[in-house]
Amino acid sequence: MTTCGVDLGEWVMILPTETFSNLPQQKRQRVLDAALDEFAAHTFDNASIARIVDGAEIPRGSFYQYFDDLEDLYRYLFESLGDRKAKYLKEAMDEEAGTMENIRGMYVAAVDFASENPRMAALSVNFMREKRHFRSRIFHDFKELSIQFLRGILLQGQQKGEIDACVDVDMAAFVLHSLSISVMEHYLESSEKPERILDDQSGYLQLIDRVLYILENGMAPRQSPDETGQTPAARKGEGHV
Amino acid sequence: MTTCGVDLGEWVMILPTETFSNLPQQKRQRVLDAALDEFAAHTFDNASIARIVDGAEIPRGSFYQYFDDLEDLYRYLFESLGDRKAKYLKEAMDEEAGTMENIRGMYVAAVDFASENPRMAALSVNFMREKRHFRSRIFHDFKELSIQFLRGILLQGQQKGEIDACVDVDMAAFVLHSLSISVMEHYLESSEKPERILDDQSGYLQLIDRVLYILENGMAPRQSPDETGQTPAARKGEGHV
Amino acid sequence: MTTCGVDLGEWVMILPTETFSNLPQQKRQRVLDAALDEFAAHTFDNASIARIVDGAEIPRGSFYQYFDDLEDLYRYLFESLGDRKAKYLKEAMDEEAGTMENIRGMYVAAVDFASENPRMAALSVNFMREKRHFRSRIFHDFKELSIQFLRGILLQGQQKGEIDACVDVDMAAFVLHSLSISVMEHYLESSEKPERILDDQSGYLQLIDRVLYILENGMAPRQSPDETGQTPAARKGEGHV
Amino acid sequence: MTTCGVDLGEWVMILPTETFSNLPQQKRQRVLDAALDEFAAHTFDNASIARIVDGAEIPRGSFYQYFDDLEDLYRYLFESLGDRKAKYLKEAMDEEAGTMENIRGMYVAAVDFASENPRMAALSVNFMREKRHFRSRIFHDFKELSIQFLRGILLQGQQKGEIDACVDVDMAAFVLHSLSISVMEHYLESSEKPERILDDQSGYLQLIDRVLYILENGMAPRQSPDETGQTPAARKGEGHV
DNA sequence: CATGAATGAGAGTTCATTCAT
DNA sequence: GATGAATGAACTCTCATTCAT
Repeated sequence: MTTCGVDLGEWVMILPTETFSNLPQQKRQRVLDAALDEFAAHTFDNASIARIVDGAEIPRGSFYQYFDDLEDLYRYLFESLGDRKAKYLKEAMDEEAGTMENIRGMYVAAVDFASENPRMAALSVNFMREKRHFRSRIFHDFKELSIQFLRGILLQGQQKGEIDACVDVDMAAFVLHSLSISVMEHYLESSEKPERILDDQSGYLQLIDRVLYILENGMAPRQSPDETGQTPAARKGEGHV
Repeated sequence: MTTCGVDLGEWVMILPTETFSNLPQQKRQRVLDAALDEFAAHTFDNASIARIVDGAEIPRGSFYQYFDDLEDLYRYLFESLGDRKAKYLKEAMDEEAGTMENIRGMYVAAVDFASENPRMAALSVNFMREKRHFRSRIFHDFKELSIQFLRGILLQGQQKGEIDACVDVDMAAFVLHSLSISVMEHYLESSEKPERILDDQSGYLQLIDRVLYILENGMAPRQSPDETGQTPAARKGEGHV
Repeated sequence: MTTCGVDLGEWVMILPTETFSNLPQQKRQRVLDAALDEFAAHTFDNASIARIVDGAEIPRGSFYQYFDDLEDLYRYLFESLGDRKAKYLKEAMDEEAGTMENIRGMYVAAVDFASENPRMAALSVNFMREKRHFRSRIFHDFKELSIQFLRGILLQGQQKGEIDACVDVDMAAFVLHSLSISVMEHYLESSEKPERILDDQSGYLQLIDRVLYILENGMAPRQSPDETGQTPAARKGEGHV
Repeated sequence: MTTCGVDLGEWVMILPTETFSNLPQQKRQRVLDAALDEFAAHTFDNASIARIVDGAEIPRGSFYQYFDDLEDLYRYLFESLGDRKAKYLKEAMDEEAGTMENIRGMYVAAVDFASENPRMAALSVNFMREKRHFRSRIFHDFKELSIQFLRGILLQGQQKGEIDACVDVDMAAFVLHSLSISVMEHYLESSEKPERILDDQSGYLQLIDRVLYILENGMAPRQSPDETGQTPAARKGEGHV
């Protein structure tokens, strides 16, 4: 879920050149398809314009009439990614549901999204692998945005008493974000052949539930909850250099 | 922590060519330094032999007398990484300490390692960004190994009653592994200028403690622990397709 | 003669890339000229793309837009060679002429061809110097094809009573093929400066006639033909291990 | 036979550097072995010093202390080739035998030599593939020498009445030389695996006999020998341009 | 605007030869 | 004399970008 900005207010809309907009739908799609193939398979630095124009079967020169450069095209795809992802997240969020239910909903939505748009999911995972500089150029503090969104949900949860008051919401948001990326990464890696993704999906619902069980209840024995709000480990480790 | 094989028995020692071994220490260091710079800054596919020989100030042809190819050099660096990391982990593990304390110790050791060997830490983070194929070529299921190691600790913890019996140890190991990578990634990214890393380190001990607090106690309110072993979210989500 | 497939039905047409086809005639010729120079002077393994692009005065990168690789270009030239050679052979063959006349016609055609296309002749001689593997990759059993063609002519000759029944046609075809290569090789070597080739041509007609006289009549004294169908040498040598 | 100078009077003895002569026999042999491997498999231009020093397991620098350059080594090997070949030829020549018998003896000796020294035979075949310039640098008109030797035998044959007076001895020598090369080439090519050569050798005796039968008796029908000393083909072709 | 050829910088790699120890 | 590291020229091939039609 977290791989796309949900708060579209901060999203700077990227428009392709007019030339590209005026392209017949079919041709435009061919270009976007080829680009998605490329960015799903390679990080930005390793992406090749040559392969894209070959895949899209457009002349080499046309590329530079449609886009200023490769980053331009990347931006455009990234925007589509955001749009599509937003729909999944909207459906996943339920005002009346509990906080953990909503979080679970978002994790599930992320896997749903990945199974139905495997290349876009791969793109979003690859995005996370980009260098910091590139990431912030493409989408200023995209990661931060995602974390902020989760943070909001968690804060609400604390107010509703559904999230323990001792939990550091910043950290929790960071944890939720990081794990959602890891889960999707694992999901994509475990499926060499994209067609099989759907079959394994139910397995992933279990995986999500087990991960969330840990996040919800912790790993410490339930019988003797520690009330201090500090881990025993932390206490012991206080003297660490 | 998790970025290096801890079970060194499975480690296949990589020796550089004799030519490289016989090099004067100073020159050898210059080469390794340049290579470390390169692999800390770029993934393997984006690394450039040209930059390395420039950085090391050796003739183009010498590179191929020292190493068969770039992967050869990468392997050699990766080995050094493993050796160094192992020391940190050995010191972090304490047989008599509690499970969570040991886990915390590993997280702390990872940040310690990163602060003292920032380029090696960057290399290990970049390693995780490599494609699956490359990763397993370099170190067969390195990720899996790391997870198995954590799994062992967690299983012991369950036997000692320090980890809740309801916790799925496989998932927990996956969660711990993923988060340790994320923490180190965050740590490295937050320091554009490596010198500052040490300053921020104390902040990172807090970060680790807060993350581990969540993992230990969960996010649900402590007063009303759910006894069913299943999250409310999961219960609600059972009907999901 | 024998250096080109005469049965053009088996010839697989090699087309250059469209890019190359669309080139202005003059430029295309410059490239082919430079390539022909190269392959006339060097075997395939020793040919250098660098020299070709220098000779053709095209940019380094253009070569790879015209051809996939050096072998691609070689194939293309080889095809032209076949086409041109075929014309000479067609003219040389005369249905109504005697077998030996036709064979002589082919030898003469080969020298004619070489004198008018010395670089192509050199290419075809160089082709015979290539390693077996390369030769069959370029033209599957080209040598065999040439020999089979000669064998056909000889068999017809035997049926017409123009070739002695005792002659082993397979051997004779092999002999004719080998000598035609040798003659052309000698012809090309004897002319360091191509301009002189035409001058020496009449000398070569004599040479051919003298060679064919031997092949036609043998070296044994005509007065006492051996009727046994076995050479005295062979008889004496029967005891050889 | 023809691949080596038999008249050793014209042979300019090539001595290796003293350094090489003083080498322990075993090491010297290793170098020559590796070089023979190389030149049997590659023409001079394609031979690689790197492979030779690797094969001989001598230091890179030593090569240049043993030989001025690669050509120096080639010369040395070529001399050994001549020495060995000479022995075979000496045994093959029989003062009292007939001319054709002696010629057959030489052909057989060549195949014998090739079967027992396949790498040297390959070297001698490769030598014939070298460019003219290189060949004459190594052994001034080696081909010519071989042809002259055959010419001498044929002249004697004519004097003894064993070779038809109409035969042009120069041409006949050329024909015999060329075919002996072709036969050995065919012999070496037909044996991918050198061990099998001996098995096929008897087949090659037949091949030689059949080739020599043609050369001895000609291809024209024996019943109606043409007495004019000119081929019908040549007569008809007189008008050729 | 569409097209696709032109271009040259730069990558990896090999190699013969020199040279210091 | 033996050794093996140093060196840089030369090679093939890729590619993003420009430009003329």
